[in-house]
Amino acid sequence: MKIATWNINSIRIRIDQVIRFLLKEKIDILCLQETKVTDNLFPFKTFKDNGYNFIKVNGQKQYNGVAIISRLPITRSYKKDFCEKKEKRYISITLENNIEIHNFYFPAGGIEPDIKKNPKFEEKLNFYSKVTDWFTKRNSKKKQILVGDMNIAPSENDVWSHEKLINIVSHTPIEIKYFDKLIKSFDWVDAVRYFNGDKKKIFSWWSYRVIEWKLENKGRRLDHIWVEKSLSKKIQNIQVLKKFRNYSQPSDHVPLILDLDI
DNA sequence: ATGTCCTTGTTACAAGGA
Repeated sequence: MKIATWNINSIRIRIDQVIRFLLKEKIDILCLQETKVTDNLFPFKTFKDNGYNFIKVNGQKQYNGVAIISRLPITRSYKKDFCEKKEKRYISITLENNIEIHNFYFPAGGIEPDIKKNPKFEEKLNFYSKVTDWFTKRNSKKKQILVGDMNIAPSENDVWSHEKLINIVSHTPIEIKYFDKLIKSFDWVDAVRYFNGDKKKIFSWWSYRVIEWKLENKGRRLDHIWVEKSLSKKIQNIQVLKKFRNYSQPSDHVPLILDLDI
């Protein structure tokens, strides 16, 4: 079973790229973030015409928005507004094999890493706390997978320069503390690191502002795939498809694929 | 460090977010 996650930065502008990706990589389930579209305008038909008949969306105008596109039947889906700010940042599904997939778009957090000066940074930490509390209290019998744009690059090899980014939102010590609390809130395994080890640099996002993004390679690993520990031995492959950053009109994030032996 | 890209509102750009 192949599960992918991709911050698409507008589904409508990149729908052709997404369809090509789904068919070429034979994806079963795709979790999208930053769809930037209300549910009534979501391109359901294009996905259905290509064999993806099961779609769950939680979108809004202009900002945020998440969706799950599936070739396999969905038995249940669930949305939650963790910070009660009417922001569409989460949707989950359950499959017939009783696997539950959580799709998140965590807040970016603004520029200034100071909760007193920057309400967006406060919201980001708050959102992490709310999700942590939720998983701590939750008692589900389903097999769990969590994916999405978490907007935090937790370790040194998740950023191009640990020293230069230590005070930059996405890699600050306080954020990493919240990230660690969340991963400890349940039996989570960071599947990308589990599969690749800790030593190599892995990035999933390169800023649009760096024109020579490939040459400079100033990337960060903001997109994540976590699996419940009991699923970790079922991981057959993990891919971070850097080539998608090279195509014309790219998203600033590339897709990640988890291949599970299920 | 703020060079780009995307959306919206209003009608060729500016604002806001990332």
